Amino acid sequence: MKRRLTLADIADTAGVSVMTVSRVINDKPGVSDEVRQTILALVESMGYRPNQIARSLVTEQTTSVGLIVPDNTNPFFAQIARGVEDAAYALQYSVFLVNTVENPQREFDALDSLWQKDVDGLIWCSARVSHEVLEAQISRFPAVVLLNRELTEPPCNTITINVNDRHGARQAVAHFLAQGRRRIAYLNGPEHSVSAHRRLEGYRDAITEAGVPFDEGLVDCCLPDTDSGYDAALALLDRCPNVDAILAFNDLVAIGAMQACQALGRSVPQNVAVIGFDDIPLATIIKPQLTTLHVDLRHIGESAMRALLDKMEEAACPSAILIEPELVLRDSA
Amino acid sequence: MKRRLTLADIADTAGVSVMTVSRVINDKPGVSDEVRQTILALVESMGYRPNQIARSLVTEQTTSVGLIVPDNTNPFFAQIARGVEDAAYALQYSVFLVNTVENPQREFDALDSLWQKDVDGLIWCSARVSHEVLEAQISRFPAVVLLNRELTEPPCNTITINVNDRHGARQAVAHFLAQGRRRIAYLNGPEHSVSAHRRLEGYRDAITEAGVPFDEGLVDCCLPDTDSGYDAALALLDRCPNVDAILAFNDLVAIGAMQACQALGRSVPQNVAVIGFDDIPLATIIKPQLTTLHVDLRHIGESAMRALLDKMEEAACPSAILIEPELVLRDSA
DNA sequence: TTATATTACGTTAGCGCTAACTTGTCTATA
DNA sequence: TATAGACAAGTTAGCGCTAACGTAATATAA
Repeated sequence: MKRRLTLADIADTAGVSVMTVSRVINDKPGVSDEVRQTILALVESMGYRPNQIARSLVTEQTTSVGLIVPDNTNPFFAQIARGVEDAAYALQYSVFLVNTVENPQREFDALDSLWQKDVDGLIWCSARVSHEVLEAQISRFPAVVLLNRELTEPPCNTITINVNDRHGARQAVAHFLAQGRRRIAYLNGPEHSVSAHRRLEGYRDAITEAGVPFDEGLVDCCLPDTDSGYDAALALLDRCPNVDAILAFNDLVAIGAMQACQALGRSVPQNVAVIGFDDIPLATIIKPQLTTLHVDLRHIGESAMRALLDKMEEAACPSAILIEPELVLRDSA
Repeated sequence: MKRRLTLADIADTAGVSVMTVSRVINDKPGVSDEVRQTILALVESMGYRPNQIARSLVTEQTTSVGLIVPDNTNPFFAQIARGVEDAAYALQYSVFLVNTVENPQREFDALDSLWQKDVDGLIWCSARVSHEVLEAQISRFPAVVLLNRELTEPPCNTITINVNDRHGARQAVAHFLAQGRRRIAYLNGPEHSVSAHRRLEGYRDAITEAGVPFDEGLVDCCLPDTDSGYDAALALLDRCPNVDAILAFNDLVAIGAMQACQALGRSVPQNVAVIGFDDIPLATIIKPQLTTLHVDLRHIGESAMRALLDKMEEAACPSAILIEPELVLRDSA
C-alpha cells in the first residue's frame, strides 16, 4: 500500500494552495473556471480521494450512520437493513451494522461504539432498554430514528416509526371471528418487545369486543423464530386441544406453529387457521402459503434513512410515522 | 447534545497533562499507580470516551472493517454477515455493511467509499469484477479477505476463503447417479459468479466420468433467488420433460425448482429429485425438506473476520482456506 | 563522589482537512 | 484619478489525539 495522496500533493503539482484544491473538491465558489478544470483533471488522473477521517475531525460529520438490529439474519430486519442501505447509498452515507442478539450488554456496547465512531445518526430497531436508558442514549446522538418503540415526550432529534400493531392484530382476529372461529390463541413475541405488547392489546380488545371471554391460557410468549414458535405451539395445543385459530407474533413463529399443527395431525387451515405478521418472503414460499399482515419492510428501511437525514439537517420538531399493516389472505386462514 | 469531553478536559480537572491521560486511556506505562487511579476514576465519573476520529487521524487505524455482499437479505449472506459481526464485536471492531445488488457501479462505489472511510480491512464476498480490477482494488486496502473468489498470485495482504464447490457438486451428482437417475439437470447461478463456474465444472466432470454424456440443454443460468429458480426450472422442464434430477446453484434456486415441479404436477423426489447448496435455515422449513450441501456460513463469517485481523496485525504470507461442504440427505433427493 | 540508568511526567509537533480571515488584482463608478 | 467593490486566491489556526522527544527527580553502579 503506497502512501495516500493528500490535498497538499495535488496543490503542489498544480502550483496552488491547499485551500484552492479544497474549494474545488467541495465544489465551493472562489476559484476560476480555468484553475478549477486544471485541478479537477489532476484529481482524476492522480486518483485523489479526500480522507474522510481528517475531514470529519474538523467538520464533525462522518457521513456514516449506525443501524442497530436484534439479528440481521431475521428476514424482518434483513429487509429493513436492505432498505436502509439502499437509501444510504443513494444519499452517499455508509452504514455501521450492529446486532444486539437480544443481549442488553451488547446493545449497550453497540451504542457506545457507534457514539465513539461519531455517527451522524442512528437507526435503532426494537430497542429493548428501559425508558430512562433510551432517553439518555438518544441524547448522545445528533439524530435518531426509533423503530418499534414509542416515546411519550419525544426529543427534538428523534423520529419514531411504528407499525400499527393494535390495528393489525384486530384485523387478524376479526378475520378469524368472521370464519366462525372462537378458540383463538395468540403466540406472542419477546417479553420486552413493544410490538409484542401492542399486538397483545389489539388481540385482547378484538376478542373481548366480540363477546369472547379473554383466556390467559390461550396466550403464550416465545422468541421470534421458527423453532421457538414450533415449541410454543406444541405446548399450546397440548394444553388447549380445542384451539381453532392461532395468531402469531410474526411470520417465523407462524411457520413454526403450522409445523407443530402438522406434526400433531391438525390440518391448516381446516382444523387450525394461522395468521402471521410482517409478510416476509418466506410467507409465499412455504405450503400452505401464509395469511399474514403485510408490512413493506424495505420501504420502512428507506424511509427511516431518509427521515434520519432530514433530522440531521434540521432538528425541527419531533415526528412520528405510523405504518398500517394490511391483511393479505392466502391459504393458512 | 452537549459538547463532547476531550482529553484536555480530563487533564485540566486532574491537574495533569493530556499525555498522562492519554497514557492511562491507552493503558501504556509511564504513569504512577496513584495518578492512574485518579484519572481512571475521573474518566468513569465524567463519562469520557475517546474520540475515535481524532485517534484514527494520527494512528491511521479506524477499528472498523468493510463487508461487501451482493445482498444482505439473501440468507446465505445474512448468515455470513452475522458471523462477521459476531466476531467483530468480540474483537472490538465495527462493520460497515454494503450491498452491491449485482451492480458493478455500486460495487465500485462501495469500494471507493470504504477506502475513503479508511477501513482497516475488507471482507469482500462474491466479487464480480474482473481479475485486474480485483487486484487493483485489493492493493488499496491494508488487508482483504476474499470470499468465493480465487487468486492465481494472491498478494500478501489477502486471504481467500472458498467452498470446495467442485467436490460439492460431485457429491450431489454421485448421489443422483447412485439412485439410478441419468437425466440430471443443473440450474446454475449468475454468469460472473466464480462459485457458479466451479459447481458447473464439478457437475460436468462427475457426469462425464460416470459415462453419461454432457448435454448443454440440461444446464441453464439464473439469478440466485427463488423466483428466478422457479422460472428457470419451468423452462427447463418444458424443454426437457424427461429430466429426473435437478442440481441447483443454491437452496433458493432449489426451492424455486421444487415449486416449479409441483406446479407441473411432478412430485419431488419421486419424479424429480432436487439437491440444493448452502443449507440455509429455509432448507428444513419447506416441504419436502431439502437435501443440500451443508456449509457452516456463520462459522465462515467468523473465520473471515478473525483471519482479517490476523492479516492486519502481520501481513505475513498469503493464505487460502478451503471449506468442505457436506451432503445432508433429507427428503428432496 | 560522580556517572549512568530509570521513572514519571511535560512539551512540541503534526496527522489531513476546513473555517475564517487576509491579501492582491482587476473592474466599475464618480 | 481616486475609491470602493467584487473576485480569486493565499495564510493561519485548530479539530482531538498520539509519537517522539525533553526534563527533572530519584535510584543504581563504579
